[in-house]
Amino acid sequence: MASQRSGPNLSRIATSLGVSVATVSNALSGKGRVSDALIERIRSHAAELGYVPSQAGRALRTGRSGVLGLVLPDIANPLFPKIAQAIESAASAAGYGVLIADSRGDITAQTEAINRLVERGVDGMVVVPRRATRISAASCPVAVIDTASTPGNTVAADHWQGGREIATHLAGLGHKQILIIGNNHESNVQNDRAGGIRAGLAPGMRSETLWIERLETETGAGCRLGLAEKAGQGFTAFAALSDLQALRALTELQQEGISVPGDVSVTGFDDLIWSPVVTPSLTTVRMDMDTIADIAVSALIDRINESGTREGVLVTAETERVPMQLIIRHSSGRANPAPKISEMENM
Amino acid sequence: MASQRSGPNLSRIATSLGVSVATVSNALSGKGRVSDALIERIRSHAAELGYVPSQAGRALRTGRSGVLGLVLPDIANPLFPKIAQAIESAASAAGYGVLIADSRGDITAQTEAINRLVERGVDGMVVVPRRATRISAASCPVAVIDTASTPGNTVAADHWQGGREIATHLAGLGHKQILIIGNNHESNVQNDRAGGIRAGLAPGMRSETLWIERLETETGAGCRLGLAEKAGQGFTAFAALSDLQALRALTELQQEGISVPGDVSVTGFDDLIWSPVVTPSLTTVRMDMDTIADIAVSALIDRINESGTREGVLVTAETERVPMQLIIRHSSGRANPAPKISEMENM
DNA sequence: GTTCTGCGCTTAATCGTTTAATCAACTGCA
DNA sequence: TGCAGTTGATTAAACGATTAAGCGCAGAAC
Repeated sequence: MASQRSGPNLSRIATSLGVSVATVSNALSGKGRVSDALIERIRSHAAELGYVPSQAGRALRTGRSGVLGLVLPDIANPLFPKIAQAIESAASAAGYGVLIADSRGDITAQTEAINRLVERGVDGMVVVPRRATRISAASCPVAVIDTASTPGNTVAADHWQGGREIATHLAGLGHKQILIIGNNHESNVQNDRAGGIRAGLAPGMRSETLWIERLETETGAGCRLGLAEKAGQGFTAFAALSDLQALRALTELQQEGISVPGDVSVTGFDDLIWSPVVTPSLTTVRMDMDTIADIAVSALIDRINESGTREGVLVTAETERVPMQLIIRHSSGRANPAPKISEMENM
Repeated sequence: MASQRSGPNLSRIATSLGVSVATVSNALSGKGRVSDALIERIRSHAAELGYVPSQAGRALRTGRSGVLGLVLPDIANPLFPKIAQAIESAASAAGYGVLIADSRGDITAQTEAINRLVERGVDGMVVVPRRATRISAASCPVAVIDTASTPGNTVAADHWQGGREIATHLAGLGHKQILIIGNNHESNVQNDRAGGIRAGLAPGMRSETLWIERLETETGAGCRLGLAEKAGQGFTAFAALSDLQALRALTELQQEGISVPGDVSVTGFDDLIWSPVVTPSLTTVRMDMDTIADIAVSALIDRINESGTREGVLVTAETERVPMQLIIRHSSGRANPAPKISEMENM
């Protein structure tokens, strides 16, 4: 029943070469004292046999599983692929595997997901928390990726600065009235982005903020955002706090016959997969996920290596904010000095 | 250095209760012969201490890691979240963890990713192959999720039937000329979908197929698809083989002043996250990922349980094709009998 | 000549779990 | 009373790796 592991193990190599398992272990790990000649013999023989060390045996002995957990707020989030990809890549470069856990549902689900990972013996975990939740430290090192204003945050994109990039870009194009379009006003990330935009406005500019989720609880999911009316009121730029909302804004405006970027400009955040291929392609701001993942993973691994006691701790990193990069495409253009006449008539 | 596992283990429970570890193990697993009273005492004491079994110890002894691998062709694929979510959910319901591996890059990367998983000792793996690649069986059971026409496929959505759903829907709306818009003509999935559409056309209807990747190698990435011209030629429906291409088509048409669904209809595949929120919302066809994941995972686990020898095999399932569901939204409507005059003038 | 040191390898313990084998005590039955 | 069968527990041997400690033997130090 219980499966024999197919491959060779240390003792098989040892007996086949007439040495002890300890020597083989030392030769392969380079730790103890073994003569160079023997090291060479052992290594080549191991390679020949296609030896792969048993993670189970190693984990049992060392107390390290060589696996990191990744807890994601909502796997269905379109940003998730990039995060997972970056974390997996960083972890695997450091010799770690990545176990995923989906915390869809409420905060309880998030805690359960964390527990599942702990039970599986992960050495540490990266958590992208549900909006505005605080991670109560699990019994292993935890790195949090959210935004600077989240308590316990380890590293994240500088969402605030990203917002400023958008604001100065729009200011430079001559826009005076900006409509910020967000999804949920409880999201730390979205709040930071909105704050950055407001902080980056030049004198004489003003902004207003529209929270979609709030609107939808009144009007129903998938409702119109009423952007044409906003355009009629003089808003010439629509700065969405995520590309998903930017896409929603863009298509609604186009449907109502308002030209982008001719009449109004639309910008987003995150450079999601569709941003370059829609017409007009989206001006947006991109997080450097690879860098963020590298920082999070190496902070985690540092902590794992130094802490013998396996206590649960929120790890910290030197650089907490990674700059975002503005990507100018075709959905943003010069502010149209006079609102379209047809729009005025509609009012 | 080597960390003491924080929690209690079997022997701690055993000594604390004055029984042997074997008895504790039996009591918790319900396997050996232990008196009901003692079982109760042991279980409650274990719960009280917050005992969690060491996966490493168990894995070493049983030869099973309790972990499945998930290999994805391109994590950045927008469909990925749903797949990962469904697999994770199915696996975790069956008591398994999920280790991810990204095979971004070429087929070599895919093989490397598979090897990494094997080295980590996964009991089996789910592979969503890169387009048109064949999985050379790894040294553990493998379930393949792609499409029925892929050799070795275990289970997948019935892409062909999904295509027929689209075709009959469009036929019912009176469309006669359908432009099928795909990305890559080497993708088995896209070919099956396109085949289904063609097979579902009513007499008197005709279709043509546009492969974006082929067009882009000539004209450059992000180029216009020239859909307005196609509309001028009499195409009234644009059936994209994925929502990403549908979105691209939709926005290009809107930008050119062609009304959707007034002038032409647009449909997609996969019901990706933006489909319900763009304007007009996308008519599309949805895969039942939860069912697919359940089938794949349970086929995998069945094979793991029955095979003692841990050989690498492509597992098979009873139901190979899971029906797709047509979701009618607002991007598809009655065929416009007369093409728009302005369009005709443009020709 | 004796003690010390370093080298190269082996011995043996250990991580936590599972499970086959064993054993003592008790039951039922002739 | 003696024997077989059952019950409820223990003993002990794995699984595969790591690693501290030990051991014999050389050459150096005194």
